[in-house]
This record gives sequence, structure tokens and C-alpha cells, in this order.
Amino acid sequence: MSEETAASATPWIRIHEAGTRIGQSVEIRGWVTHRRSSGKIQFLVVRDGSGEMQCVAGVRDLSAGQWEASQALTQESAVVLRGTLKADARQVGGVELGIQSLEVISLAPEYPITPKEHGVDYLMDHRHLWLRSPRQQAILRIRAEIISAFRDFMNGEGFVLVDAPIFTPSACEGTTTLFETQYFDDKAYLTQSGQLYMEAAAMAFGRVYCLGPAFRAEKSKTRRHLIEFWMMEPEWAFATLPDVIALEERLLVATVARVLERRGEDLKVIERDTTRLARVQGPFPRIHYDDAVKMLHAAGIPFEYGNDFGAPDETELSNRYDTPIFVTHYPAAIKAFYMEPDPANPQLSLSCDCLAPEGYGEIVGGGQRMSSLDLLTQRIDQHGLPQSAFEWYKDLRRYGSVPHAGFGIGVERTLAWIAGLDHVRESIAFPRMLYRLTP
RNA sequence: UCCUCGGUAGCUCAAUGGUAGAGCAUCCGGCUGUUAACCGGAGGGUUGUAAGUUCGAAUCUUACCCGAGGAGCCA
Repeated sequence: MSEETAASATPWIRIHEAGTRIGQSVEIRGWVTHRRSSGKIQFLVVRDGSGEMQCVAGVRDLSAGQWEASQALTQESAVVLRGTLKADARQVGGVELGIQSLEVISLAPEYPITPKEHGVDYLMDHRHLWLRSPRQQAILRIRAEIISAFRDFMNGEGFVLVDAPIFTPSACEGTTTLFETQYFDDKAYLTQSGQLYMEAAAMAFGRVYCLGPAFRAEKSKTRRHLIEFWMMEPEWAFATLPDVIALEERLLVATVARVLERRGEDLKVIERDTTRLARVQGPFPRIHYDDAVKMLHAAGIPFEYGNDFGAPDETELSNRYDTPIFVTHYPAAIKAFYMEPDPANPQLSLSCDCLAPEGYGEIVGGGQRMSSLDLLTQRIDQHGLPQSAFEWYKDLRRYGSVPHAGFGIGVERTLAWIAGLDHVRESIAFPRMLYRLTP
């Protein structure tokens, strides 16, 4: 039998399905993560992106050339292995490959990331390689699950995906710092939020959402901040503040449930305490800003009414509950210009932030949008923004203006909370942070 | 931008004014069931940069560079 025939007869499988193929001859294509040798027998731990499996070869199992090649294997060398799968209770996954043939695709030189410990700076400098570690893969798989859950949930609620532009002519909110870039002979800015565009789309489709990157040139340097982060922003015509809070609640419950259901193995890899996630069931507390301030005062925290909550304030509030909490009716002065005033107290706004448990802070921000053209025009002036930049946005109030509401939910912060991460830098493949643009 | 902490071998760290070390990684040798395998040996350094104090500086002083954690702001 020629080698080509043998190759075609041996199915290439992925490691995660090895357990269902005990006794079969298979081919594995992957990278060596560990090699242990005991003279005439050696153990290769190989990963292929779907899992890891120990593969074992004795000196008599391979040709002399293959045996020699196998002894020279280094961490992260790429190999194609063929052999027979056998049950072995000692192994993770209960399977082991008895190697009968080994082909070295590429021999790696000394690999920078060893199985030992490394510092954050070093790992971030090698982020392109760090992604190969089991923990990082688990986190990014959970990220992918969260994004799928977001999309499936919104689609199920009848929302239409409408993507927002990345290049924008001016600030969406005018408050935070923008990244400026050249747009032929003009200046353009990287988007901070797709919301204003979603408001336009909501007046077309009724219910819409976008999911994409946002860029904030803020010199923020904390575990909760990225310069480039991903956000989903639903916008819902004819909806009010309570409607959109209920929507957020259903979204979060559905997302956590789905991660628990489908990414249990990954949660185990990162050693997440899932009992806390299992308690994330609706309804979540709704706390009026006035009451939140009273709670802080009762806890002996000096806080001036009218201010926004700082990170320690948010932690104080959210630590009282197992679930995320909604804080509503923030003072209009500390919220964006487009927030609808509270009819019961015009100093307050129909706004809502959702604070994650365990001190993860704000993961969702949203509220009801202003529907009056006159008031909107006034607020744009009050915020020192140019009316001309918002003429198209004001058209939405000229032609069939309706109450509408929406929110933005941060993918990385939601993931950091669900996965129990210490820092959002692990929540995206290639984080963009203050002082870090590479790799 | 501000506050705090840090930078010593490829990596993680030790050495607190007196010859710069260990573990891992790498290379060589040994071992047929290892699990961050183990055992023996070897190579590996302008102590972030620059200046200063001192007989003598990784160690003390100053400036700068780089990073980490936090604040503000926000998802």
C-alpha cells in the first residue's frame, strides 16, 4: 500500500471527537505542547485547537527516522500523527493516541511561552502566541458564545441587524475624546457609538441593533477599560424606559444561561465559580438614583447628590445583590444630551445603567431618547455642540418622532464578568489599551 | 493627567553597600508509562538608561525611559 493510499484511508479528526472513536485509526494534526521522554518511550501532548490529547510512542512503534525526528520535537512544533485511539483513564478526556506514524510539519525553535509562570507585560508582548494557551482559548470561546447569544436573542426578539459606520463626521456624544483620522481632504473620527445611527434605523425598521467596535481616546488605565472595545446597541421605536430595562434583563439572563449550558468545559478551564452565575435569574433590582444615593449615605459613604457614581460606589451598590442591578433616573446633567427628561422631575433623566455583580461595574448603559425637536435643539446648544452636525439627527424628530429607547452593552465587560476575569485585557484577542498597540 | 508600585540570565524570581544566584527554558548524557516527569552535566549577565555619592553600587540620590495597579471618564 502506498503512503498516499494509507493517508486517504485514515480520517483526519479533531481531538474533541477522539473520545467517540476509541479503537479507530485516526490522523491528528496539531502542535506539540509538552514532550516527555523516558528513553525508549515518549509522550507528546498535542493540541489542535479543539482540545489536547496525550500521544504515546515507543521506540518500536516508529521507523528509525521518525523516532529520531520525534526526539527532536520542541514545544509548538507542528506535527501530523497517525495511530490508534485507546481508552486510558489516566488521561484528561480518557483517550490517548498510540502513535504509529509521525510527520514533522515544522520544527519550532525555543518557544517564548513556557508552561511556567509569566508576567503580564511579557504575556501581552507575546499576545499572538499567548492565544494558544488553554485559558486564553477558553475565554475567547466564551466570548464567541456571548456574541452568538446576543445576536440570537436580538434576532429572536424581532430586531434587525443594521451595522453602523466606523468613520463618523463628528462626535456621537461630544463628551469623550475621539480618534481623528484623515478622510481624503476632510477629517473623520472613529466611532464611539453607533447609537445615533441606530436611532435613524429604528425609525425605519422599528427594532434594530448593531454590534461592532467602538473607539475612545480616553486616557483610562484600569482593569475595566479598553481603547477599542465591542458593543451591541439595540434601539427600539415606541419603547419606553421600562420596556428597554426589561429587554436588557431578558438578554442578560439568556446570555448567562447559554454560556452555562454550552461553555461548561471552558468555564471549568478558567476555574469560574458557576454557582454565582446560576443565581443570575430575573427580575433584577431596579434602583432609583435617589434611592441609590440614600443607600450609599446609609453605608457611610460620602457622596454628593447629583454626581455620577465612581467605581467604589458602584461596587458598594452591586455587592448587595447576586444579580446585575439597574440604576435608573440619573441626573440629566451627568448624562448624554439626548436623554429624555423624567416627566416626574425634569432634573432627572429616563436613563438606566446596569451594574454587574462582583464589582465588575457598568456593563450596560441606556435609556429613553429625547423625542422633542425643540428640547433636543436646546440641549445641543447647552452641551456646546454644533447644530449643523446634528441636522440629520434632528430630522428623526421632524418626521414622525416617537418615543424610543435603547442601550449599549459592552462585550468585553460582560465577558469579564461572566468569565470572572481580573482584567478586560484577556477578553479580546488583541486588546488596544493605553500604552499598548502591539501586537 | 494624577497617585502608588515595579524594571537583575530567554522566563519567574533571590541577593539591602563588599566575588550577581536558583528554578524553569536551551544544549549534552541517562531512563519503556510519563502527567509542569525525573536524574547528572554544560552554556547563559553592561542588574531599564544617564549622571552622582562612595575605597567599593543590583542595593543610596537625581533625572529620564518602559510597564503594572488605581483615580477621573466611560461599555
